[in-house]
Amino acid sequence: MGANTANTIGALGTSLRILEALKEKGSAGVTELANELDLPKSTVYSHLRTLREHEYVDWQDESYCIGLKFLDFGEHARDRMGIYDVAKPEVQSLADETGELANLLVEEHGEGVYLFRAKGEQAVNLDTHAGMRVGLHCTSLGKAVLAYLPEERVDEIVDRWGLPARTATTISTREELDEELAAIRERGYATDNGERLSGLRCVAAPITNPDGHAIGAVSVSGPTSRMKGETFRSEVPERVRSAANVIELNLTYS
Amino acid sequence: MGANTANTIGALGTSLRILEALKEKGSAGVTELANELDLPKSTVYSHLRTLREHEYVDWQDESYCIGLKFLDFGEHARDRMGIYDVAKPEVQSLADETGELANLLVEEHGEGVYLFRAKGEQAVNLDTHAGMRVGLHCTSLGKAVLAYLPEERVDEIVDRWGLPARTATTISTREELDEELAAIRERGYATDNGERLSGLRCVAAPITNPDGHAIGAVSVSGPTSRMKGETFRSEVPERVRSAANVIELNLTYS
DNA sequence: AACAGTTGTTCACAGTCGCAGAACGTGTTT
DNA sequence: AAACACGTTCTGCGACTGTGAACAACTGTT
Repeated sequence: MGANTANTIGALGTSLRILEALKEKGSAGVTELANELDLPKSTVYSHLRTLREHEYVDWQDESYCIGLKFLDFGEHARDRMGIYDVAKPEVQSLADETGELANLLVEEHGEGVYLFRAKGEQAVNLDTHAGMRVGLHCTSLGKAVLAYLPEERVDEIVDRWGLPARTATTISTREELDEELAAIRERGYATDNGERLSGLRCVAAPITNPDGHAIGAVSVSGPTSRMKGETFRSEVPERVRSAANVIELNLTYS
Repeated sequence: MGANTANTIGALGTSLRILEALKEKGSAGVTELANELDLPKSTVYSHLRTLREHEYVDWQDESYCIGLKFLDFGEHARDRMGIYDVAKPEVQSLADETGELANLLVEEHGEGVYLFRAKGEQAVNLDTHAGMRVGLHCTSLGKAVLAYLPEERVDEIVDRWGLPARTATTISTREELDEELAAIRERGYATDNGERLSGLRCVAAPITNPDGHAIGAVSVSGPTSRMKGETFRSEVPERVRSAANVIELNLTYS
């Protein structure tokens, strides 16, 4: 089927497609997945059966769902990132001190991946969760990363992922993006003024390696009603940048 | 090769073996994994290449490692469990109030799976992490679950997993186990008195569904020096049981 | 500098095993 | 009771996976 490049395991590709569809749906049956993926029922069944036998998926309440074995893999992948251990307490402090929602994101394969989030006393409820992947151009965290990536890398990423508009105000042309990134470099931090969710403002600072290239970013998000004036213009940005700085230092000297 | 039961995808089984080995090692090369798993280099390579093309594994610092895509799957699996959302704040309170380490564990396929842990002010550092799987017979959390499982289910689990001795004091015969489980049922909570780690004591209470069958457990762990006397004999047990109770109530009426 | 030892990667072959579609058993709906 | 849905089983063909040997690139040794 898949006329892919050579030396690849087609069956594994099918398995992964099935798993991804199953994750999207939360839980689903054989027929449902077969229709969705345009595969024969028996094919989907074989894969699900194998996955179930290896206990990577469960059969509960008359439908299949993702098993907890993936949790172990996920946590391993996260712990492997040196940045997680170092940044976690800083992000927690950020949340505690501002009372808002604080996030840690890293770049992988040109996408942003949320690694950790901490909620302050009055934090808003957002749909972000650890492991979630987002386009780098449509959050303050992602823009902070892009601003401190080599230009050829930004080219690659935009080539691959494009600049899909999530909302009416998402940056969607390369010119806009370049302007924004230049502004971020000047300021030293990125903002999101209702671009992702109207009424929500975010402030993000990049975490760079000794070469000056971004590997991730930290942010604070809160409602426009609280994120305004001095708070939004200097207090929070300073606090976020200082957190990023501490993380950078701990990363290089440890 | 794998003379398994019918209708299963052998290639997928191989992929999963490779992924598991890769997770164990943290990061590894083709040859290393091939030797470990007793597979031809080229086979391991094909699978890793496919996984890398789909971006489920990364190639970093001259070796392969598990990618962050698994984090998304893991979190999805965890969020799917109703118990996680409900229990998380309770476990956090448990940690905050006792100052020790608090854990949430559920049973899956006869093993215990840690779902969440929260550290109090003076919490000890343990090797437990979310997603980690442990034998049910060798922790207080697991024993609390076993004590409130139908006897035929306990038979199944012991048949499948046995009672491997992790330390000198691990319960390793069925008689010992039955005695211990009876004692737990009488008390309403389980303890671990240095069985897993000498100098460490744990108190765990089961979380049961309306039928009275355990679906998981919560615990508090701390050093023997602090977990003694009234604290160990009644204060902590009471607090842990009450947390379990709140979780049960929130699970059934929501 | 040539060599023996790694490593990850490529290649071509052959036998197997995954894919597909149709049939089955069961339960629910009409 | 018939029609339909579901998950599961069956069977055969042909593509694809698994294999072992060869390759290119490095490393360290002689």
